[in-house]
Amino acid sequence: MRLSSLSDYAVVMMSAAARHCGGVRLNATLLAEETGVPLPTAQKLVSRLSSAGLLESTRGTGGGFRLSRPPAAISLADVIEAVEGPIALTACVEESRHDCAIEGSCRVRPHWTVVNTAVRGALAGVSLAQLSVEPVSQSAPHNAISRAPALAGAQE
Amino acid sequence: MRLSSLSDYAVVMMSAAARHCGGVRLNATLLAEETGVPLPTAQKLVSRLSSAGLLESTRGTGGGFRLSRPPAAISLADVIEAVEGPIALTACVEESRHDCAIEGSCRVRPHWTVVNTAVRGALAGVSLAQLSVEPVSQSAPHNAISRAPALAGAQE
DNA sequence: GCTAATCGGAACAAGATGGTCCGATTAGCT
DNA sequence: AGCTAATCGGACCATCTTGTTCCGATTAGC
Repeated sequence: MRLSSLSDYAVVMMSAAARHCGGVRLNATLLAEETGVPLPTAQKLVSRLSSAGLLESTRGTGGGFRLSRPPAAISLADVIEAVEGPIALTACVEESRHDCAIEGSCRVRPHWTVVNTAVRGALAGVSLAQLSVEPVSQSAPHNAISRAPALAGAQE
Repeated sequence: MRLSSLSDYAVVMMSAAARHCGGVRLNATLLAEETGVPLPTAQKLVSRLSSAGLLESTRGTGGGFRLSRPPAAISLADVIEAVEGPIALTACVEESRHDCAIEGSCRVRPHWTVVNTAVRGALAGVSLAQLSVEPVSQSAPHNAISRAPALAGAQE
C-alpha cells in the first residue's frame, strides 16, 4: 500500500518542472540537482515520463525536456501511471488480466473496483499546478540533498 | 500502487471466515482449502492477523481461529494494516519517519497527507459484512484452486 | 503422563525494484 | 560539410522486499 520510490521521485521532479516557466528547456542534470534525486535515476524517470507523453524531449546539444501540457492538466495519477503502469490495487481490477479462478463468483472483486476507482480519483484530483503553490515563504532553498535517500530504516 | 498479494489473500480469507458463523472455530487448513491460498501462506497470514488482534487463536488439539469482532466492525483497512503495516503512500506521511531533507519546505507533502487520508477512507469504508453479501446465486462453489497464483504475466 | 494436532516464528528462495552504465542520436561549432 | 560535444534512450546488474517453505513451541484430549 505504498507507491514506489520512483513514483515519489517522479512527482517531486514534475513538481519542480512545473515551477519553471513552460517555455524553458531543462535537462535531467538540472532537475536532479534541484530535487536531490540521483542523476541516473532522474535520467531513467524523465525517459519514462517522456515516453508516456508527459514530457517532450529534444535531443542533441542544448536539448532537454519540457512539459507537454500545462501543469493544471497533469495530475498525480498521470505521473504515477507513467512510471509504474496502470493503477490497479489488485490483479483482478486490471483490464485483460483474468487469471483468477474464482473471478466469476468472487464477492470481493466488485468492491475492489469501487475502491480502486476511489483511490484513482483521489490521485487524479490533484494537479501539478496545485503542487506548485508555496505554503510558506520561500526562505529555504529547496536544492536540498539526500531527499529520502532510502526507504530503509534510517531512524538512527 | 498495488497492494501486496498477502493483503489480497488476507482479504479473501477474512471474507471467507466472516461467512461462517462467529462461533465456530476454523483452522488455517480449512481456510486454505476454501480460498485456494497455499497452506503455508495461509498459516503465515492467520498468524499476523491474530497478532494484530483481528483473530483470536486457540492452540492445541481442536483449536483454531475465530473473528475477534463482528464482521461489520472489521474493514479492509484493518486487514491491510494488519498484514503490511500502516497505510502510508509515501514515507513522509508515516509518523516517526522524518528522513527527508526538504520536509520543512516541501510543497508536495501536505497534499500527500490529504490523498493518503482519502485512500485510507476508501478502504475503511468497506467492511467484511459488505463483502459477505452474495451478488449472484450460489451456483459455483468457491473452493476453487489457484486463485491468482501469480502476479507475473500469466497472459499467455 | 503421553500423544497428536495446532499455532508461532525463523530461515530460504524468488521476483520486483532501484541504481548504474554505455551506446545512439542530434544540434552547434569550426 | 565534417567534427565535436552534449543529451536522450535503453540494456545490465546489485539490492531489497516479498512470498514461500519449513521446523520448533505450545496445548487440549486420551
